[in-house]
Amino acid sequence: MAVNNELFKGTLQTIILNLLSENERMYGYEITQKVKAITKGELLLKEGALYPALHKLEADGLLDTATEVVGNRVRKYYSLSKSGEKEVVNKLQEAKDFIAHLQVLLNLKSSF
Amino acid sequence: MAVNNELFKGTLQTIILNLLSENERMYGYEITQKVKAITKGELLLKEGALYPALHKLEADGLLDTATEVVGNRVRKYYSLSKSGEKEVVNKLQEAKDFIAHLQVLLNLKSSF
DNA sequence: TTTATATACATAAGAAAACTATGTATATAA
DNA sequence: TTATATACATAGTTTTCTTATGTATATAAA
Repeated sequence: MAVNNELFKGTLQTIILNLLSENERMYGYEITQKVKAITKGELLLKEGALYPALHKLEADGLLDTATEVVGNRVRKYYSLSKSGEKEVVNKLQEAKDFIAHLQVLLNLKSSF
Repeated sequence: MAVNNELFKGTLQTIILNLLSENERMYGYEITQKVKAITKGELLLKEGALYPALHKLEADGLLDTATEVVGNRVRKYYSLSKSGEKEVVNKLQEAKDFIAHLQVLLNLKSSF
């Protein structure tokens, strides 16, 4: 998933859900480009990680899908379901707690 | 590893190395208790995660060990090797970058 | 014109990390 | 004597991600 970083394991679902909470709907390739842009190319979301993650979120009922043909190419748009909208709140809180704990464990609190 | 959190995957080595960078030497059980104390019981480091991680760090030459008998019980003390002292600096920088990226990706920047 | 790159999806095989469960052993508190 | 705490270890399983591969269209470069 990352250029040289093991740390993002487990954060992918939260990242996807959060992007969809602020973008209404997105398709897979768009998500990879968005992540790349936000992190200035430092975090490269691989298809092998993204698509299975999207399929799992859909299977879990957190995402709705709509397939469209744009310029002869198929796009599969994803958006948050009702469940997804609730879950993203939990996931973001967990991420905040995680970061707080990690900052304490690694003595990084002083940098803020 | 965590009470209800998948997110710490990949951070264990960094946590161990950082604890040893500020404690001279520690043994396994002591590390589990320290993590528990720092996170107020919210992050429980399991033996099944800790001991293999310690063995790997030792095998990679990042940790030195010294076995001692304390009150009829065997303790295996771990300390940073020269390599470990260098590596902990890298790992901490990676963790800082990781947190920064994650805060941007999840729109958490505003909380600081 | 053919080749590379970008767009857009998908999945199979493998590796890495952690979890669950189990095992050994001593010490102490209930 | 039973449970809990201390102290180590590992086998089997699951989850997650990476690598590699496959299909297909569009466009820019050589």
